[in-house]
Amino acid sequence: METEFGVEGNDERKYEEAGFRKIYSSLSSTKQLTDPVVYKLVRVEGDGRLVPATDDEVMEVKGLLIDEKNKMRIVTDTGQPMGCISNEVSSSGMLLQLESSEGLSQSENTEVDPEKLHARLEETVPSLAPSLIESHLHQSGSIDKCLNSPKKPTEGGALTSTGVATSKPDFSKLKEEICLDNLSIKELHETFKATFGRETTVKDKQWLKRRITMGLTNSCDVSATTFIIKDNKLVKKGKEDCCDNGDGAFANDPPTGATINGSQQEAPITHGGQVEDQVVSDKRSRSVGDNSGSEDHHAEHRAVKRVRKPTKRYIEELSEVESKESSGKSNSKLKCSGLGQMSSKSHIGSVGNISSDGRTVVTRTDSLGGSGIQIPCVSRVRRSRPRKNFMALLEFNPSSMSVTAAQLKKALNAHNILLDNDESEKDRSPPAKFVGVTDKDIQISAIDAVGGHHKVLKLVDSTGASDDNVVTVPTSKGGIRRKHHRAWTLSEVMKLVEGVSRYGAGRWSEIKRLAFASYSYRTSVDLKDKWRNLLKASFSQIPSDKGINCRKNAASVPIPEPILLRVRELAAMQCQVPPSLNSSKGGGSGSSADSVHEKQSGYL
DNA sequence: CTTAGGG
DNA sequence: CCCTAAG
Repeated sequence: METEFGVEGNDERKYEEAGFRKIYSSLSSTKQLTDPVVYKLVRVEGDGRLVPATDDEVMEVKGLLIDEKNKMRIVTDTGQPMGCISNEVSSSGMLLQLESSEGLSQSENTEVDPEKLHARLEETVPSLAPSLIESHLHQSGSIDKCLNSPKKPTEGGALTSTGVATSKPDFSKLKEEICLDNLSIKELHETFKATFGRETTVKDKQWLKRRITMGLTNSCDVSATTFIIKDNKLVKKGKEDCCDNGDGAFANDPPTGATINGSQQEAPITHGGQVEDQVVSDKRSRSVGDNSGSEDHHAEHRAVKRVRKPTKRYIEELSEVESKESSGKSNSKLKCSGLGQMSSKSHIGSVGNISSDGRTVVTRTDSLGGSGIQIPCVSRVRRSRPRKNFMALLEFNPSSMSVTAAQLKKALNAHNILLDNDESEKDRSPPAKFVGVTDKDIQISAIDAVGGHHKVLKLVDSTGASDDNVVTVPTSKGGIRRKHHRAWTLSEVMKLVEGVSRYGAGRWSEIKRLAFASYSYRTSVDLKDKWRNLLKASFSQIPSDKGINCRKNAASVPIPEPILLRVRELAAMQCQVPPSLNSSKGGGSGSSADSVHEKQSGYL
């Protein structure tokens, strides 16, 4: 069957999330240079094998793409049995869509403000463009003109190649090369802390760098798939296997998104090279992510893992679930947290709070390391109001309602469980058929590592969100108050900024829902407050330091200059510039650009 | 319930 | 962060 897929960065992700991958079908021998690139859809087995997708599966993946177009509605369960594979081979012709998109072209024609354009590229391309492309594809059926339409050499080039020729410090740079290579362990630790908001004791530079990169890029499979370790250096390889980028709506790596298509095909199939295939499959098979940087990170390099007893920390984190808005239309995802780092002593004590915290302990069985271990599962009770749609959930998936994870697991057993890293987004259509318990109340993680057909287990990068032992303290008025402030991590800030740029300052609930769904804490008010602070910060220390690049004096996790710059810019765009010193940058960036997708200037 | 602002 | 007033 011939199927046309819009091939774009976002789509890649979807495939991955759904446990598929598209590979370059070099086998179609008759291929001409002029032919559209043909891809084959394959399903990724738990052990890394690639199995040709069945027609049904192709259809389903296609459905995912369409879904995206419909502005990510939540698909809960389509009851699709991925477990069984038929031998049918269906190759789907996929058309390679280069970086040009309708949206972009338009903006190029009308307004060419390099700065704006650049900024917009970062947000617009990943999320907006794909839908345009897709709809285009699906509607017209012919995409010749898309393919052939020449790209503007100048703008296009600058835009798609990691911020070349851009004067303004850009995010991609920040994300990809914070000079990790040059940092000392100590500095790496600081960066780590800045990024994830927690300490680490890991001394492995490589690991630290990877972790940080993962955090900053919001992708969890960095080392295994997108990086090559060469001469002790991390070399970005393209986001081929990027299982997820944390921002959901904002896929924030346009630079690679456009160009990866050409190079990605080889990776999945044969690649004896530097790709750590073994590590990849290894990671995928293990149900437990190594997560937050525990001392056992070396396990990543072990071929054979020892069976570990779950630690308390692990149990707790395991039980964490992220949830979307309780508004119901949420897909649930499992959060798989691994052995947390035990370094921060502060959390250990909190275990004792379990009972007083309103938590309950249940147990579940997990095939950790092949031996069925009973693992207690903690379910937290939301401190705020009780859920409303509880019953709805019951009806929806009665079997998962049971509190015991064992049961839950049983219910889910036949389904695909897709583990997300917590930086993950919310609005993509749920690839996994996992349904059900998805709220802040009942937080259960089920890990399905049953041998055989388990799917793409993602290494969870619990960094950043795992310890939400929100210590609350009763106030005089009977209210409760968060005890210690959860430090905003860099990635959170970045998300916030992204969110503001996309939805505009003021749409806090939107931003919260779309970009921060993973974080049950961080209310929209929090976002707003943080933004307020960011504004303040960004406008206060303009002249001081310019070259913050390689955070040398990064004592207290300062916000990187690029971000501040961005904040400033956005503020200017949205007339949020503090009246005091707005003359500094009122000029270029102004009102022209906000007409595109930021037309709500009068929001104040 | 979501925003905006003040505390 | 919290609280509250306003839509």
